[in-house]
Amino acid sequence: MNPITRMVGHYIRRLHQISVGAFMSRISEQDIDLTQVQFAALSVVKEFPEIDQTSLAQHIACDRATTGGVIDRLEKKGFVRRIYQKYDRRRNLIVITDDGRKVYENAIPVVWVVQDDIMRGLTEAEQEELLRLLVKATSASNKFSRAPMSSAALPAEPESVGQMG
Amino acid sequence: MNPITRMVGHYIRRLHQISVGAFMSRISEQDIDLTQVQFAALSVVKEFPEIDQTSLAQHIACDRATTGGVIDRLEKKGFVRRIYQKYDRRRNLIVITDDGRKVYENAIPVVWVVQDDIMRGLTEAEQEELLRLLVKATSASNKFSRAPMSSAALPAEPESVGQMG
DNA sequence: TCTGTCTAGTATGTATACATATGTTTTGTA
DNA sequence: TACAAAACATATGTATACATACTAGACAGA
Repeated sequence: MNPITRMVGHYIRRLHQISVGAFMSRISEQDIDLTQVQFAALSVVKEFPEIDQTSLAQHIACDRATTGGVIDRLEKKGFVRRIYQKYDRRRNLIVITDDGRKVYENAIPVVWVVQDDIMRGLTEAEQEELLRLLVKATSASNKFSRAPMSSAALPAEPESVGQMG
Repeated sequence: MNPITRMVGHYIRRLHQISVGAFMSRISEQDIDLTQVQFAALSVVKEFPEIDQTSLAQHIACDRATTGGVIDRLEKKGFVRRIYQKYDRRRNLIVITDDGRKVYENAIPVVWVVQDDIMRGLTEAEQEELLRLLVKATSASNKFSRAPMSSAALPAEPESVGQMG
């Protein structure tokens, strides 16, 4: 047997591919033009109006360069707007548009279908356990990531995080 | 709390980032020039001499276009070679070079350090359980991925897969 | 005020990851 | 044998993801 079949990183990569694939598949079914990361960005922008790009980057756990690109694409689609400040001209503040709000609301149900797609092979107890272990592992290894999630964006009580519904 | 903190896809993406980051960090410490996917490709090429690109793609669970790029970079580094056939001119057969064999052997210990980096926040029992659930979930959801892993590349007995050592 | 430092955003380059399309070659079938 | 279908690799375009370097701006202390 090939050693890669014993590497946890290999299965993490696989599950990530599956997760992204399931999201694109389900979101396309609803004729929504959004990626997983764009949805995450939209949800943060909606929750924190006039957030700057660096803070947004920390919330969605991307670096600043990547986040800039994500915002570029969301702005081009008309889902967010950049507001250029006068008192601090380094900062762009990001706000969600009406179209952005609509597409976000439409996407929410899809997210929970995808959640089920990804973990459908597991029992309910296993699904909860997988999510718990993912949260625990990501919290513990956060420092290893080159774009660590900010503590503000981390769930206050990891052990309480679970599937919706 | 932001809804993304309840999305399993978000944590899968995070753990993938952490996994890739840990690999790059540990492999750089040893002055080895290899990515996680390149290591996986190398291990398959070593195990299956003269494999063609499409079969390799299935083993490492990438599509053909991505795999072509991975091989390009491995070939540029001198770790693999493409052999152009006469009896079937569509196919390139890939073989590992002596340099590739060396770098692969040197990288193996790193893999197990990374394994520990990724899951160090978990107890031993939790680590085994996470790996078991990852294998089970990926096996079940395989069809959702746009680059499904071939059944040949899947572990024969998923429940027996565990951490080395 | 001047200067060094820090911060925010962007530009560039590399590496997955995949859709789609293209071209070549092989194979299967009429 | 002729032609359709399938297979294989590649080309192009898009989207994360990050390192590195750069510009512009803010800010704190001399």
